[in-house]
Amino acid sequence: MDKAGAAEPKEPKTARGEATRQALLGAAEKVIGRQGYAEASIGAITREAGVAQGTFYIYFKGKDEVFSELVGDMGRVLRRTIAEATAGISDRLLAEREGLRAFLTFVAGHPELYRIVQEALFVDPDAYRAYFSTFADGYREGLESAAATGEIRPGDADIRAWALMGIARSLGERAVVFGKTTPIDEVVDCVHDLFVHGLRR
Amino acid sequence: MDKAGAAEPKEPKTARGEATRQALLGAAEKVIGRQGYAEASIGAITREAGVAQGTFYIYFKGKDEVFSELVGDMGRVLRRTIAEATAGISDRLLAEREGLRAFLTFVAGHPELYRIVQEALFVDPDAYRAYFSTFADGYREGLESAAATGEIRPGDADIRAWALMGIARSLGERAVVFGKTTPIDEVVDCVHDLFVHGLRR
DNA sequence: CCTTAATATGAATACTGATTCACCTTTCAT
DNA sequence: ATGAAAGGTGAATCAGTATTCATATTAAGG
Repeated sequence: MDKAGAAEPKEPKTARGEATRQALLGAAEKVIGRQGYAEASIGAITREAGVAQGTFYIYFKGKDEVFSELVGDMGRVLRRTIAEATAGISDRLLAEREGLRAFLTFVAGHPELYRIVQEALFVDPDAYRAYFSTFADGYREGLESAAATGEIRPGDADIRAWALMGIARSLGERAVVFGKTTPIDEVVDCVHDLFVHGLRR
Repeated sequence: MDKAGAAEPKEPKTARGEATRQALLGAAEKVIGRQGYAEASIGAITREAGVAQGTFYIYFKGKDEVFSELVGDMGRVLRRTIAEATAGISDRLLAEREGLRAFLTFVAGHPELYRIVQEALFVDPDAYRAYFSTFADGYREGLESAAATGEIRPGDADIRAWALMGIARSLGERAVVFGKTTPIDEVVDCVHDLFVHGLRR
């Protein structure tokens, strides 16, 4: 039942192909992250990867497909990073704190991430929604169980999850897009204090 | 010292011209907000406005110029809206609360706003930075003076400003992009509790 | 009525860059 | 050694649309 003429881009069959595919993916991350989706030409990506333009279409159906894959990858990598950083921390508020630290550290090391995920809202809305929904779900579950054990005061877990996620995003952006170089530890401490005590004196 | 051939788009001289310009601006808001910058063709915008394509260039230098103007406008309108909603509230935490309510209400009524501002990061980064820097400055000043009077506990005002801004953004997005229809009052109350007490039981 | 500046029109132009394709090279199982 | 299969090439094609421009219409002041 394959469509007759349209050669579907295949998974690489050999290590050589896999390497090229990865080179392309890495180049796409760099170029799209730097110039944005619209400005990033296939030519620039293949040049960065050191292959010919046509090669791109051996591995990807088009520009939008690499982009989607990039968004998916970033979500997975980031989630793993945060999970590792918080593994084994049973105190919810401390886990939140270390999660934030891991997030900000990761973002500082991958500034392109931020742009690519942001741009997904326009290039691939479904990937964008999946990305944030997944994160929100994780946050919410953590908050729900912490509320169940009485570790934190009661309150709508979903709203709180989005609020906390918003804080992390915003502070990542503050650093990466607005170039504010407050040391991560200082940021984390300030936010942790906010999490724990709120603003009221 | 004018460039010889290039007819600079002029401010309208008559009420008729002003009306057309406004129609174009409104159409651009609608179309760009709906389809995104890249997909929004000048043709679609002029069709929506009920004028010919060429008319567009009487009032704007190009697609990017309307976009920038839109971002600037939205910032001004939103700032005025929030200022009006919080005017005369001296308690900082209550002002924060009403500001959030005004913001969420506004965003719910202007879903295109959200997309346009987001997309500015890619289409017109300077406008994007100006938009958020201005907001952050406002937040920060409020927090600083509240800290000075001892109304809130001490802490880095800039980091807190970005954190609060992030919460508002995120909850706006939760509603507009993710379609979560929790009543605004409920959201506001939940976040206010978070502001005041934090998460610790 | 005229005249003229301001507005409006929409077909023609110009450009950009994604995608295709006919052909070449490398790899490796037999 | 050899012939597919996998991988790679890059010039040519093609589509979409922003922008221009020669021309037409409108609206007031004189």
